[in-house]
Amino acid sequence: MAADKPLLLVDGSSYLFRAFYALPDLRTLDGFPTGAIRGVIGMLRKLANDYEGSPVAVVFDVGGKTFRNELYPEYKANRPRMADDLRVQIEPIFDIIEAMGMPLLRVPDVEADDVIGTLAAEATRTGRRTIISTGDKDMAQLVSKHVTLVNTMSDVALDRDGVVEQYGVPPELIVDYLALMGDSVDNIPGVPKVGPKTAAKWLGIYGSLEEVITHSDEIKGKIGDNLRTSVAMLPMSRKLATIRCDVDVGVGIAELTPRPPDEDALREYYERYEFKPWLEELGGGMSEPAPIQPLKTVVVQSRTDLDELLAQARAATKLTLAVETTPGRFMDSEPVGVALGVESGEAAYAPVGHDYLGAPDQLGWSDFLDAAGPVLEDPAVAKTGQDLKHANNILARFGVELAGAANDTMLESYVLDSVGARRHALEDVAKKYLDREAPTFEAMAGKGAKQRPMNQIDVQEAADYAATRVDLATRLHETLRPGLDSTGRLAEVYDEIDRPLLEVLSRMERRGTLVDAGLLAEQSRELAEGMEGLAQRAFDAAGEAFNLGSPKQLQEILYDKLEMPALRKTQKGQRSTAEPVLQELASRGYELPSIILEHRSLSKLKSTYTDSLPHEINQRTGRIHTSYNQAVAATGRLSSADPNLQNIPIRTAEGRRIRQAFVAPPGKKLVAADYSQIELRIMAHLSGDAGLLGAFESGDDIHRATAAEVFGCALDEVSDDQRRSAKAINFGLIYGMSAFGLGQQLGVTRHVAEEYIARYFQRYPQVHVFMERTRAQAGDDGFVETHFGRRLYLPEINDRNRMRRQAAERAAINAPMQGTAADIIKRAMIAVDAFCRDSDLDAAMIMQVHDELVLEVAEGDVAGTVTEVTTRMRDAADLSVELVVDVGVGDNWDEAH
DNA sequence: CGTCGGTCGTAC
DNA sequence: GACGTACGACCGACGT
Repeated sequence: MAADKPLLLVDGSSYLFRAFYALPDLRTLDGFPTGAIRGVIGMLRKLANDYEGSPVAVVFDVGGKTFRNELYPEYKANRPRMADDLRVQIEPIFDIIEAMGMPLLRVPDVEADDVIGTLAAEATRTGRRTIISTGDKDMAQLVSKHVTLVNTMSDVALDRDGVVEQYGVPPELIVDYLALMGDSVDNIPGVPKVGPKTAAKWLGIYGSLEEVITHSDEIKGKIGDNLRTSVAMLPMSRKLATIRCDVDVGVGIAELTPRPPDEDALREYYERYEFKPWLEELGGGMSEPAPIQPLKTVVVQSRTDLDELLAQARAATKLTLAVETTPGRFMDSEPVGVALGVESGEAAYAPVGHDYLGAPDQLGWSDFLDAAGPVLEDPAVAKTGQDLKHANNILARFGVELAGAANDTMLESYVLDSVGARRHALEDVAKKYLDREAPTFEAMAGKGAKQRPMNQIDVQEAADYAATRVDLATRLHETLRPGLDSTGRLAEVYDEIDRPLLEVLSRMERRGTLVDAGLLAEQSRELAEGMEGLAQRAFDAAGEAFNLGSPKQLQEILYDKLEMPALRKTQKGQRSTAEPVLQELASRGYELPSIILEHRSLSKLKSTYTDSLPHEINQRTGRIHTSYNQAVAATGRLSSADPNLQNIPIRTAEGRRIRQAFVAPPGKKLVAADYSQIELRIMAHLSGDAGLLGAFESGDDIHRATAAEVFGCALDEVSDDQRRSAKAINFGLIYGMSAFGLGQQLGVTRHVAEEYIARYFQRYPQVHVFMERTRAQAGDDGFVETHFGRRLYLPEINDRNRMRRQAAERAAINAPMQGTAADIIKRAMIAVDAFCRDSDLDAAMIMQVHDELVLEVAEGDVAGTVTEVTTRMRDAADLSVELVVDVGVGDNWDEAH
């Protein structure tokens, strides 16, 4: 081996962590994490190329006790355990390095740093240059005429001058510099408040650590005191920071010649971890799943053909299906065809309602149901499909309810990773997990005004579209279900919460809610009248007429024409006219802002609720049928749309009138049951804080109890203002709010808000511990979990952009509480639904609003239902704090509160 | 005339 | 900048 080639030493351990946290959360299609593998191997490929022919060692820590632990038992004692997603990538990295032919060095009981130091020293003795590839600043102490550092990730090289430039001290003073600063990650004590700048300054003045210690009396201020109290520890810290160059590494440089790569092994690894570009370099693409078998599509036009297909499904005990309909809401749309599949690679389409000139013969819908109904209702035949709730909603309108294990690929994708796919439509999920483009309805039928309804689409074209989508659903289930089974408790979340909930929601949606359209119309008239008067007053105050609903025009009136102070900017730099801003302007004595606020509030009620809700009433049923989306909210909550029944006003008296229009039919009552303070109770449970748990046990008003603690007074001495503050703190904590945000909310300075928060955490210390633990856990694992094991992944939790990172941290803190509450009420809904169906009482759930269930109950059955619903909601979770359920009964939703 | 981003406001 | 999760109305710019 030519001695003119430098020795290349790679600090593998330092790159392992950096690659894991710096790179996006890469995964194979079946969910195995590969970010760290790609980062480390990518870097090694580059190094192998740059230093071809050099002797090389890729060095990793093995773990175990080293001489540093003997010197200082606390050394590295603070290290959090390694994230699972990182740990599983280590063996593959070693395997690939072996296959690349690069010498891999792992010396028991010796840290990678010392192995590298020792080998570098050997090279220097024999007159050979050394390149150390590392991301760790500690290595700077090894730099010399013969030794250079390279950071392969950032592409920065450091020679002696580079070290001086970067750290302000030469290599021989790096250990002194590190000793002064200490290292919180390795738990090496330093001088408190001394960072890189101060350490370099002192060493510049006095020349060495020893001299700094000698002259410690000369350094003034708090920092000088810190230095003097730390003096005793500094020699040891220096020893801990010193890399040893004389350990036994078991090999010499002569043995560090790279071997030729094992291309077959590499090909296998690159394929397994889906590193396509590297695989192509080896002269071969991904072997699977490149050749997509053409799908065998059959158009089923006869009863005989359909029966044959159904027999296959019975034999295989499984069936994938999609129901195609005319456009519109699920309560109105008409079935046009059904795609059916049993095994992947084959799918059929049974047209039942294509209606265009020259359409082929088709089975009728009732013929289809006669034949397929028994299989669809057979619990022994498992059903797979994308959005089975929709399929069930259509079928159930015609008396057929799906039975059998429901493998809903939309929900499987959602439970597996609620935020990983862009959304959970088939297109998104197929792209993410199968790398396939699903055919879209728009691509087939056009969009906008030119769009043709499904029943106008050519049968063959529709068959290709629908059958392909069914086939993708079959394949998706085959990929997603093993993912659920192998990831934490996700299979349980799916099987015991979201899957059974699907049919509960389907029943609620189809039953719908009775709304008094006449009452809403009356309210619309009143609102219109009020708005007219306010508009007149606004135009008088402004001196001209303008569109009150246009923020842009309002800005010009307020800030240009009337020259009011612009108190806040919107995200895009516009002068904000949002509610708190107008509120503040109003309090400063301006007339127009308060008129605008009043007008806006009426206009909101009218346009969003009283005008629009009557249009949502279904002509056939006379009721409103919302859709609960089970796969949109990142935390596991449901959402409601078309119309949204989860944001009906309640806070103001005017708004509450809208709830009076949600009524029980004659002979029935509405029963509204809601969890009291469920998220705070979950916070008490998850944190285990004795004070907070005690506050709930005592049954006192929780905000009042918090106020008494934070403001140090008796319960009955708490002022309204103090209670309001405590309530804001309680909610702020759930949302991960900052002192700034709390101050804003309460109209106090950030300083005062900080004081409140500090006192809160003093009184409820375990809450603080819980928050910090959650943050740290999220950083390590990249996800947080609810009490029941539902996961929320947080890809930006270690983002270099502070704003993004902090937003992810707030979501991390909120998700376990919001998500656990969502899990609990979902479990309660399954239990309450079972009661409604099993008992003889006439009761049915009709709405869910996050912590509230609304039921429609026959008057005579109210008492029995209330007892049963309360019990089932309370018992939906077994926490260390009691779940309290408040129940109201009335002829309308407002009364029921 | 339709789409889409921005802003605002409602709920928990 | 700064409080988490949703849905939807309206405006106005922009493209067809």
